[in-house]
Amino acid sequence: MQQKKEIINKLRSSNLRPTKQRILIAKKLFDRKETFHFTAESLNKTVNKKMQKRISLATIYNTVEAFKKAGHIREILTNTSKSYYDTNIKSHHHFYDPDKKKLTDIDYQEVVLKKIPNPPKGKKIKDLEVVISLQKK
Amino acid sequence: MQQKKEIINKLRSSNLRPTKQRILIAKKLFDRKETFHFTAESLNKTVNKKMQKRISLATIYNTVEAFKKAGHIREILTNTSKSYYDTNIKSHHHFYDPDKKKLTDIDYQEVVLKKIPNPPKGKKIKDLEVVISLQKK
DNA sequence: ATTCTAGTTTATAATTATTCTAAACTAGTA
DNA sequence: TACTAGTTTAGAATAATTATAAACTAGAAT
Ligand SMILES: [Mn+2]
Ligand SMILES: [Mn+2]
Ligand SMILES: [Zn+2]
Ligand SMILES: [Zn+2]
Repeated sequence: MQQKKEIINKLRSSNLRPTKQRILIAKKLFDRKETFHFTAESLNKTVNKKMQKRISLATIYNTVEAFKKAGHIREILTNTSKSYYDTNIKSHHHFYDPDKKKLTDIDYQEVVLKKIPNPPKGKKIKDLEVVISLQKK
Repeated sequence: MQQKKEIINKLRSSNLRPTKQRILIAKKLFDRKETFHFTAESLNKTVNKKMQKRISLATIYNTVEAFKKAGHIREILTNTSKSYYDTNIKSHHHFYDPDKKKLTDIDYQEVVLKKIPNPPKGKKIKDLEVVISLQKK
């Protein structure tokens, strides 16, 4: 949960001008109790639901990309054609339900990794994601 | 490594008619020592390299989908816009190098999972994938 | 061998998600 | 108030994939 001032600070600290559009999008993303998962399409709907002035889809994409680069959201692996994002930027993992097309969080400590192979020379690990796909029982 | 008869049997046992195209594609995929990762695009190139008669891209896509449904290949999670497939169908995990756009196998036993949350009611686990993204050191 | 037909291949069009373009707009500073 | 770099926007372009429907063929039946 974040108030307008905090949101503006968050934008400023990432070298993003606090425009009307970014503030509105940031509110929808960050001014709430629980983190959640979204796509560009779902965010576009959320943001433009019964709004007098709409935000263009290009701006939705631009802003999602900017927030991702700034580390305010992260992209989640799925096998779907569209990109999924997460307002939970703490390291954690996911169930993916292909029927509902929904991600669910799994706490980081639920997954323990034994030794993993060394990354190739000159490379280090940026990120480790576990995705558990579900199916009907 | 599989010979032509084995390949035909593999196709037949999956209710796939052993057509010229499927046999040729199956040879490229399965008649080799090591498993490998590919995309529709890379497979299309491989299959149609200096070939007198080409196989259409539609058939590449159709066949990849058919082989996936039959369980002869599996799709791997990545954050790229194109789908990646694996001729290694044993349970295992991956490094992903976004610079080279290359997947590398990690043996299944390199990753150990502590208790994981129960899947939602009516759902069971279809698959668990670990993807480790790399970056320049 | 010839005929038949369901399954398959193919060229091409359509779709979908995303990115690009470049003109209009605006936040923030001078 | 004027300026400008950054931002937004509508719409075009791109890229991967899927759909369409006509031509072809594997394999069974005759
Ligand atoms: Mn994805
Ligand atoms: Mn993918
Ligand atoms: Zn999450
Ligand atoms: Zn693999």
